Amino acid sequence: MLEEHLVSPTPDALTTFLQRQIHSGCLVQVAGEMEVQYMGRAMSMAEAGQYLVLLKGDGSLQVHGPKGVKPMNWQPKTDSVQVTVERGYCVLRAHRRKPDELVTITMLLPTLAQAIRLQEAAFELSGSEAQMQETLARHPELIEPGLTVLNRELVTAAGGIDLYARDREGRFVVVELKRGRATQDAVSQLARYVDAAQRLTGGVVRGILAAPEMTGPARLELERRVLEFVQVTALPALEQQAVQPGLFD
Amino acid sequence: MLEEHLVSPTPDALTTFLQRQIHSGCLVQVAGEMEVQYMGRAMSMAEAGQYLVLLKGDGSLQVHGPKGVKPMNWQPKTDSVQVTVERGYCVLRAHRRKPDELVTITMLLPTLAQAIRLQEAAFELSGSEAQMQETLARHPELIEPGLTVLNRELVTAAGGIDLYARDREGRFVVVELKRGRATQDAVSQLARYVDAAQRLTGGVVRGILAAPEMTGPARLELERRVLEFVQVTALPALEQQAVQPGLFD
DNA sequence: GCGTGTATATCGTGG
DNA sequence: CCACGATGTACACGC
Repeated sequence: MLEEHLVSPTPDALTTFLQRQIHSGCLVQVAGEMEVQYMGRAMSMAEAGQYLVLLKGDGSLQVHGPKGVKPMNWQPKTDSVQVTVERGYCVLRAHRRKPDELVTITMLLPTLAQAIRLQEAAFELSGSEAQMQETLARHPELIEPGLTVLNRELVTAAGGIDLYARDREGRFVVVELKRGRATQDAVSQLARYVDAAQRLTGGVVRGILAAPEMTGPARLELERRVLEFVQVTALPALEQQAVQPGLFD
Repeated sequence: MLEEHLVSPTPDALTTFLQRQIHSGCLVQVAGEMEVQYMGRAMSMAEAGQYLVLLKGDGSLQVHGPKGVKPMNWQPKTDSVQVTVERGYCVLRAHRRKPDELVTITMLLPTLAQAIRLQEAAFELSGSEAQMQETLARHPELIEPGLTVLNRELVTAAGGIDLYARDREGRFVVVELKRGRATQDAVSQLARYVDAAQRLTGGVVRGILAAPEMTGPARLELERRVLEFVQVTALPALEQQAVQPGLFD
């Protein structure tokens, strides 16, 4: 799995290594003192420091500092990655055409370069909004008795309505789901959809925000707009699962 | 800078290594076959695959697969990281209290473990919205002649207004900035602020969306709400800088 | 700790 | 390609 491993390579050796490994499909790493420059949607300059570069097989690039999940610099996709020797340093340029972006890394003092082969396996996530939507579409009574779901992800000019339904009295209902605490933004979003639906149908349309909880200001905004709130949870049985023995032994 | 380096360590050796290095302030890596489980805001399970774990000195954790900038699993902050041997495997548990989250990694076949010392240096970013705001606050004429800025980041019940100003005719103006293409959401946001300002002042308040461009639907929504658009760019001189010689030689 | 908003957001989806 | 919205968003900032 560790395909290649260089310690304190010379600029030439690092350049050759990178040129060889970049298209190998491996995850390629370089650690050491470097300077990183970015130009594109914004611009940034990181002066000489010790960083870790990850270049993945799909062409994505990230430069990590000592802190945080988020890389200091990155490039989600690259159209070309060039490695050259310039002024005695190995220089890596990762370019992306749309949007036009360039990350330039000057390897001042590389101390480590290696290639690792990774392999992804099955990955399952529960508790996403998509899953909530599926559950509620199958069991709309969890929102309100007598509710009938007409559409999921109904596309309108205002955007996609999570659930479009009819209540037991025949009124149309727009449901906006949030998997976490709902904010004012969620209320604005719901209001926009309700407006759009009202313009389309001509009648009165109810708007329901379905979320585990909401912020105080969101509640005020919701009441001001005469919209409704229904409590739903993304992970109904989480509490039970959390007390399963063996987790913190 | 490369503080320690183990190849295909035994579970015991890996456990000892991790327990020692976790509080060293180094960036700690483990690569190899592993199983990753997450429980907290949601739940996830990654079956046995080849992944790369990064544990940084600030307690953040990320598990990378072969593709993408975003880690497959992560933990932005941890309150405790425990490493034990269980059923013959080295098991790492990264726990966070608020929100209550747990990432569990079972190292099935570690092929590489190492500790690297990183050091951050000066980092400068241009073209952020904050910088746009500063520029426009100093040169409000770029938005409109005769504009006087009253507040930056004015906090209201509806949220923070980027720029609050008065036009040459004395009307209040709410300016919402976007550093990229503005969407319907941005228009909703602006509308919410304008509503709030109108309720406060009692008079008519203008709303200006200042961005480099906007989407088609956003434009329609803007017009429907009788709001205005002004073109501003986050990086005014980018084109000139992009054709500087030496970039693609 | 909450609420809010930005981000070079990234990423997937659907038209 | 564009538009839109979710994300276990992360992260910084103000109260």
